[in-house]
Amino acid sequence: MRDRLDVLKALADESRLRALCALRNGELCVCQLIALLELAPSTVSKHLSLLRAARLVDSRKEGRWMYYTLSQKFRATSTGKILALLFKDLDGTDRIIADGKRLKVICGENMDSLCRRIL
Amino acid sequence: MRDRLDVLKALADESRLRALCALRNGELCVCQLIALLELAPSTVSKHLSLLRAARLVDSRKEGRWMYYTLSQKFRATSTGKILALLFKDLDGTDRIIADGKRLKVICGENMDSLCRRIL
DNA sequence: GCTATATTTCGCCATATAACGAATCGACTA
DNA sequence: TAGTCGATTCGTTATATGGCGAAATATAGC
Repeated sequence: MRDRLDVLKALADESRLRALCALRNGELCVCQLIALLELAPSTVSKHLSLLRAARLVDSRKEGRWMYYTLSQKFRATSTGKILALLFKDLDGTDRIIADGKRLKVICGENMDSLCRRIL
Repeated sequence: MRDRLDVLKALADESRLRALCALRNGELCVCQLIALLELAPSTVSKHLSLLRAARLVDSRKEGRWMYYTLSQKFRATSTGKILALLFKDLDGTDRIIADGKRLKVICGENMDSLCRRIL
């Protein structure tokens, strides 16, 4: 029960839903998520650790950058199916559509200059 | 987005999940849910209005008693599918199994005497 | 109409959560 | 080695949430 609740609580926040949706297209660096969500670095970092604690994302360090991805472990589980349904549903919302467009721009930008600009 | 978040927030609480699971077998009176959850009447009532605000349950008044049911409207929607998956998952948890057993006893009891005992 | 009773609403308290900035950590680079 | 820079942790603050009891509401039965 506790672990299911952790997942549900992790999903019950707009910023974290936006981050998860953004990660559908592949891994993202923390600074890219900061740019997308327009929140303080510490806030975004906290959201991401919470998502990791719920085992929804994995992270990988490459040099100075930390990359987050959707966790693969839950793919086959009911959590995976629930997330797939949820994502499909959220895809139709204004916020996620807008995020998708902005994400394209953010990912097109050089990461060094992105960091310089936002941090 | 807002309505999806309302549903997810409604699901992110153990007492409300237990109430929803209990309602799978059919409608229940508030006093039966109070007996199951072992919380103050006002607390249970608040949880139920929150679930209704998220359109997850419907209510029907019969005399002094108020009956709650799982809402039928979302059955065909993605919310319905998500809930079906979630329920199937939760069915395996100790808490929900224990609740199922206790619910049998509670529903076997005469409602007047139940109310006299717990209120 | 009065009373009893099931439920809800209200007011309050304690805790949880989301946000920030400052300080810290860790890894590249000059 | 010192400095820089991305990310995290820590400490604080404001708000949200879950819990309760008391008061209000609504309905049945006398």
